Amino acid sequence: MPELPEVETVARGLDESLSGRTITDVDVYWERSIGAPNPATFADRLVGQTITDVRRRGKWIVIKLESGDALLVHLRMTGQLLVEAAGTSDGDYTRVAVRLDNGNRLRFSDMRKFGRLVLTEDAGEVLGDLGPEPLGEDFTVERFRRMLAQRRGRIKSLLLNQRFLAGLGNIYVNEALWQARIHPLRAANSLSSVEVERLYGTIRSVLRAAIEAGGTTLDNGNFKKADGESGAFVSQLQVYDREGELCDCCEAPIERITVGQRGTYFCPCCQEAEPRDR
DNA sequence: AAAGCACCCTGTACGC
DNA sequence: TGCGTACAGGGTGCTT
Repeated sequence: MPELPEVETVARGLDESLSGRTITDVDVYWERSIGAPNPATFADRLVGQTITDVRRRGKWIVIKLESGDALLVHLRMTGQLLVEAAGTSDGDYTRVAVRLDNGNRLRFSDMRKFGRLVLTEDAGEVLGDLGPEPLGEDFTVERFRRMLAQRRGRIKSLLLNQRFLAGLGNIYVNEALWQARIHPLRAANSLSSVEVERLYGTIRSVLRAAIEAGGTTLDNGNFKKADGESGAFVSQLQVYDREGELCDCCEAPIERITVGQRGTYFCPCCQEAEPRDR
C-alpha cells in the first residue's frame, strides 16, 4: 500500500537514477497495466524520449519527459518501480520493462495488477482532481479548517478521499488520527478548533517522519524503494495492523472496526467517539 | 454530500 | 494434504 511517503521515497530514488536518461525500448507484458494510450502507441511514443526529472503528486509518480509528455505511474496496492542493472533476472510479476540508454532497466512489477501507467501530454488531466498536498505550503491549518467545516461525513473516510487531500492512505490516516486522539467515526465538521489543529499537525508530522524513515514496508513486503530496499517506518506504527496489542499511550488494547469497507485501527481509550473534554 | 457496493487482482489465512 | 472461500486494499463508477 504505497502512500505519500512511499511514493515520495520511490520518486526521489528514480529522480536520482533516471534524470537525463533516454528510453531505448519498452516491453509491455500485461496490457491492462497501461491506462492510456493503447499499449502499442504507449511503447512507440516512449521510445526515444529523454527523462528530465521525476516528482510526486499525491500517490502518483510523475516522470517528466523532454517533449512535454509525462509518464504517470500509480502503484496502487502492489506496484513497484525498480531500476536495475542490465542482465538482472526478470523476477516475478513484471508487467512493463523500460530499457535505458545506460543499459539499466526500469521495471514495473505488480503482483495484483492494480497499478497503472499513463503516458500523457497533459498531466493535469489526470492529476487535476486531486486535493491539496498535505506537506505543501498552500495547505495551511486555516484552509484545513475551512475544508472540514463543509463536510459532514466521517473524518476517516474523508481523509482517504484523494479529492479532499492527496496522498494519505489507510496506514497514515489511522496513525494520524491516533496521534491526534480523534475517533475515526467522528463527523468532520464536529471537530473542535483544537482538534483540527492537532490533526493538521499529526498528518504532517507522521508523513514527514515516514519519509525520513524511507516509508513503511509491511511484513508482506509490498513496498520496496527504487533500489529494492525496505522502508523502516513499520517499527514506528502505533495502531495500524496492531489489533489486540496494547496502546503505547494508555495500554488499552487496540481495536479494529470497519469504516467504509476498510480496516480501521484505533485506541478506544485515547480516541473517544464522543469526547466531553476537547 | 454521503454511503454502500461491485469491480479490478492474487497471495494468504482459515475452516472443514 | 487439499480444497474452497473470505479477506486485504486504492481507486473508479454506479446506485441509493
